[in-house]
Amino acid sequence: MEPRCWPEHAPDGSAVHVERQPPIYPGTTLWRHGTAFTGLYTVRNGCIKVMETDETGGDRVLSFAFAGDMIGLEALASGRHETTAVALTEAMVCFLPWPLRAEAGADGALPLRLLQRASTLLQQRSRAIRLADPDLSVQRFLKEIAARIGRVEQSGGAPAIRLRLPMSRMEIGQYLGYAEETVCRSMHRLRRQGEIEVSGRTLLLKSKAGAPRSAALPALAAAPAPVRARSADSTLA
Amino acid sequence: MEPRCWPEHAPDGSAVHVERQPPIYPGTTLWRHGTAFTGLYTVRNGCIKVMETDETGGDRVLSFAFAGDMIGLEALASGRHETTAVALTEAMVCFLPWPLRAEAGADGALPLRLLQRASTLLQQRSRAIRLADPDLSVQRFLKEIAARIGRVEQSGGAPAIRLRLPMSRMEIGQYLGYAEETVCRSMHRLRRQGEIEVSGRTLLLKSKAGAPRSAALPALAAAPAPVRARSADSTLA
DNA sequence: CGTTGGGTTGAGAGAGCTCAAGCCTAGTGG
DNA sequence: CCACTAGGCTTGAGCTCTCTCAACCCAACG
Repeated sequence: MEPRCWPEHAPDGSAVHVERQPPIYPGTTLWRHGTAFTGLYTVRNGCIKVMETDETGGDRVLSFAFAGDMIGLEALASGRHETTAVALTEAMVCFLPWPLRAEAGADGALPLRLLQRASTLLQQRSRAIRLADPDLSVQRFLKEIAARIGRVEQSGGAPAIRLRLPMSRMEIGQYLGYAEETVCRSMHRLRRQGEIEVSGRTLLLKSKAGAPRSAALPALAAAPAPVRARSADSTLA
Repeated sequence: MEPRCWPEHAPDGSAVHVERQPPIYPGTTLWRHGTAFTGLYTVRNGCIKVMETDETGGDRVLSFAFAGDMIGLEALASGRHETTAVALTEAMVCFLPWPLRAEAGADGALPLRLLQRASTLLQQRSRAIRLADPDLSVQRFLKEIAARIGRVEQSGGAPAIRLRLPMSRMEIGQYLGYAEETVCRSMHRLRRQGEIEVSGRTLLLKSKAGAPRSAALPALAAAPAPVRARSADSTLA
């Protein structure tokens, strides 16, 4: 749970102007495809789905946003939303009107913090891509969700993570690029391999040999230095 | 060609401190997976490939960056690169050291402009996903590239776009999520349908009635903030 | 207690992947 | 200037895997 809209407290005490919104319910639309961009949202709690409607009518899910996440940034540049955002659970969000007003810290540290969040967004988005093996995709997906909303408990002496998925199998498929049935079968396989326990949308991730960070980070020493040779500093407008 | 590192002129005349880098050549690495994040790059001209090495050794291409694009933002939040950036052509880039120094406009309009670019990045990234039909994916990909580096010419009375691809078929496949051979066959099909003419990496996109599947998605692929008319937005709609 | 929507499972067909071989272009060295 | 070579590109033949279609189960809810 995020008590505030901006958990990172401004060290300089600058105020950030945000609008706290009343709670919203499953199915509530934050914005719709084609509407004008009016500002950024942050999620205080709950889960918001951001999706894109394909020209053929098929939906693709671009992201599931949880507490602390910022959404809506894609539309800032063009000024118009190409996506639709819908609440999957009861949720609370904050709204940051755009453009930033001076009293909102437009020239303070706020833009830098927003940039930091943008970086995180990009990083997440990179990982949403469908892998060669659907089982791996689904497993990685579940682990990321678990890291966000899971609770650690003890399961037979080993630590495990329990969570309740806010989204349907279909939506997972739309996010990962697989059919609903393929997601089902993948979860079934993971269950038989002892990786997870499933009961509807409630699941338990066992920590088995699940996160095989095998190769670690080698190959650093041998790497030739980046190009930053004699760089001519210049000051541009 | 982008004459400057920051094409959007600062209206307030604030200076931006960037380091202009010497030209780099095909195969040059800007940064490597596992190295520390030191700052953002912008591409002045040429093409830079940003890729992620899969745990199984298979590479995935996250983006192809052309003149005006900003790269490296994914690593800002964590401080460490999870990707590798390699030049596909001769190229020139600018380097913006991080954290921003005061004289670099850290508290000016610069962070806001960076945010604007981050928005564009996210928008692009959303579109990199593999569609149901490889032919559509490849066609859309080619059109986006054409909008960036293509030249409009006349081909039998109709306007067309000529371009030379900086990347191989394999890399296109790694970007779209298809095998190299599938990309080949898709391009072959597009050629037979009269959508394109192919000669190695040089191709000609005819503006047939190929694109407008439905009314749909206007201004989608159009250029971000920088004013760059040249591109044939109409064919991208 | 019936209904509804999500979830699961099965069978079949089509699509893309893999493996493999040949072609062709661009870059190299004589 | 030209032959040569290497790597990219193309094309073909199976095979595997996912998608589609369909039926059924189940839990939540009125």
